[in-house]
Amino acid sequence: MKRNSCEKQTINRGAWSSQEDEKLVKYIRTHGEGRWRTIPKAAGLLRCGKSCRLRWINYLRPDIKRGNFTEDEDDLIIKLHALLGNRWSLIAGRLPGRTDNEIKNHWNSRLSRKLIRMGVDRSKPRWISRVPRAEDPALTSETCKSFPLGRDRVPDDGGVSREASCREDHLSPTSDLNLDLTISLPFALHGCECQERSHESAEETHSPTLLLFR
DNA sequence: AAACTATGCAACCGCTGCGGC
DNA sequence: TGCCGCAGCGGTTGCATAGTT
Repeated sequence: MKRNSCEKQTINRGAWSSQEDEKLVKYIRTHGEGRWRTIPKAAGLLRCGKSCRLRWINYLRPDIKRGNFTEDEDDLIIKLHALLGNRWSLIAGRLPGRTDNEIKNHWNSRLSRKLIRMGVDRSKPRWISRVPRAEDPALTSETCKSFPLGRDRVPDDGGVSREASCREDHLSPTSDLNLDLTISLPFALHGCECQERSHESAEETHSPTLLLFR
């Protein structure tokens, strides 16, 4: 069995105490995010870096919106999930103040049940027609492979890999609604130039550009 | 009131991609 | 070019609480 880096040290597990939260917040306010592996020691925490990162991102960050999801947020999550599949971090990127973990939990506990009740097949994300396709002359298979949506793994629930996504037949998840979700791929449109620009910002690098119109 | 079940959420686990060497 | 370590991601688990019988 692969050894987890967190096992190498004596660490606390389970729920965080308020003292631990306080230490982590204080440290990050002073030194900023990043270099998670070094943070526990530097902040005087008996936690692994992963745990610190998760606690900060999912709970302690000042810009996190707590409380119930609104109907609008539910709708948006459903649309985005139809479009992107289980790419929670991308979906979270379109919902200010919400974390990927929170959205994932919300989806698994409420929205999926809601869709089942409505008779919607929640396991079939679909790319809409303006996403470049592999057979499109303007889109090479190489471009498709490099589509920066994260990992290639095919989800067990029948979701699509990103390469498969490029070839998926397209049904607009929004066709029955007054909401147009469009993904444009900067480097698919601009070729190599965009690959070279990939270091400009994480947002540009890891998220397709989503244009929302109402 | 107790036992059981369902639900929501925080946290952990293991895999992957990327950058540095 | 391959290896290694790290950060990030999605899936899963475990626990607390609410609801039901």
